[in-house]
Amino acid sequence: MPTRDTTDSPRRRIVEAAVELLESGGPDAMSTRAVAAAAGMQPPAIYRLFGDKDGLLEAVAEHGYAQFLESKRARLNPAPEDPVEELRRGWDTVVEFGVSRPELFAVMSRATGSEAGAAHRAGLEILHGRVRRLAAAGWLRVDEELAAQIIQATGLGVVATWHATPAERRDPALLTVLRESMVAAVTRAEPAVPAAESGPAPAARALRAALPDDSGALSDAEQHLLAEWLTRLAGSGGTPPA
Amino acid sequence: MPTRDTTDSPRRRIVEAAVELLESGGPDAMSTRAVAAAAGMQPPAIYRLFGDKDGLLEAVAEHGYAQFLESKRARLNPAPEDPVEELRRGWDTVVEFGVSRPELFAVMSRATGSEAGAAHRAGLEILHGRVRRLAAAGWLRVDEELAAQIIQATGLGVVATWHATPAERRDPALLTVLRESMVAAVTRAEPAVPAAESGPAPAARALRAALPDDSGALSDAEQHLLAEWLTRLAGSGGTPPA
DNA sequence: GTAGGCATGTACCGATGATATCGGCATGTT
DNA sequence: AACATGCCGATATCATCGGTACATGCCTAC
Repeated sequence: MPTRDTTDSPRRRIVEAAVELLESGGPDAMSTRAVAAAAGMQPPAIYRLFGDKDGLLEAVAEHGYAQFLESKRARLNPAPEDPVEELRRGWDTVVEFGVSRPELFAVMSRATGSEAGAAHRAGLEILHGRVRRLAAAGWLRVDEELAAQIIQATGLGVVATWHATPAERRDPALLTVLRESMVAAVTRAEPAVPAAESGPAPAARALRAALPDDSGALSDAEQHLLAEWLTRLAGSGGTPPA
Repeated sequence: MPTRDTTDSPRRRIVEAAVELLESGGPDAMSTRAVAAAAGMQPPAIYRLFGDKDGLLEAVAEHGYAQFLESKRARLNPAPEDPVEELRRGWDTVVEFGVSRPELFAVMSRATGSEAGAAHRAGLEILHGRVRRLAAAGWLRVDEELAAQIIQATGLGVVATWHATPAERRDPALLTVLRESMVAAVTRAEPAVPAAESGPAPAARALRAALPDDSGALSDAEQHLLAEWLTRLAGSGGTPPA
């Protein structure tokens, strides 16, 4: 086994030193030399291991996601009762993480846009997973993708605003207000699909029932075929997911 | 008159060159030397005029606020009818500015937190002014300060999320949904989202989420086409009219 | 005419991100 | 057992960055 995270692999040492410097002295303090020195290595080691400073930042972000997932698991351990409450808890966890660890959160958020960013991929993955579960239970009032973006936007915004506000004017109510606002924007008052059942069958029944005579989105032929499929799905009996 | 903005004062030349470089090549392209060269001056001139690179950034932010106010005045010229609509328009203007000029917006947002930042002060000033007018008309459902922070958070969040989303997944509905959500959180009007959404859209979303990879009831091709239709149906609802 | 600011221009400093190059050490082969 | 190979660490170095000291010049004041 060549390079594995055996608690003191060079990679891990460097990343942890980088996080330490980042959170103690801001982004400027996380220079390649300082990181290398703090990890007891030479500057080129960083480039050999991470290729680039952006590579280091990505590794730092990934480390942050790992720590976040750990804290989340510890906090959400009791049980995710209903999906909406799970959404609240998840959002709170993210925001709390962003509030308590500003620099790391900033790095994690920055790695997003342009290219790959395996770390941020993982973050979005869990978010979309949560949204998907919400959708499966019939709670979503908007598209899945849009719901995920709403959650992301409110979280990002509240954290950024929190840190941009001069400490003495910070109001914890901001967090709860925006959370509830986000829940209201994403979820419906009641699930569109009965909670008791799961799988495609009940959703298919609900959709078939809700299908108007002429939805603008589909042609007559499409609509007809869709209705037929829905009938098949509705009768096929739900395959409950794991 | 010592140093006034006489359309080609050194200050203005430098700031405009800085903005140009910032928006064309990202923050890294805005080096002191590049700015000085682009403005036809020597590097030390920047430090004489702005004292610091942060000084330059602040001046850039102030320039951005000036341009923003200009565009705002042009856009809000018709008339601010009622305060809530004024809030919508103002928020839209900010978000539109942030969407269309990412780098400049980032610089303007960054200058916030810690110390003075005359530029950002001005920005907060107009925001608080709008909120105050809202409060005076009796529309606020929360504290003025909290309202301002809600507005700020939603705006910041939506802009950040917009730019963090891979272009092809961007959904303009995000802007309107979050705007209405913010209006609902800030004002005591009726639930600004028109109606508890009904019809096929939510059911379609639920079904799409619940659709297994391989339901025995449909063939692969059918399943694929069904997913496409469901996406169309899922997106057909929810966007409030302009 | 001369002396004193004051802005400009040159040269420079330390630090940064990034790389080339060298030496050692383990490994794997013959 | 001797040799070759490839990987890991260390030193030295490069170009550029933000920032500054110093000298030069010009205009003004006496």
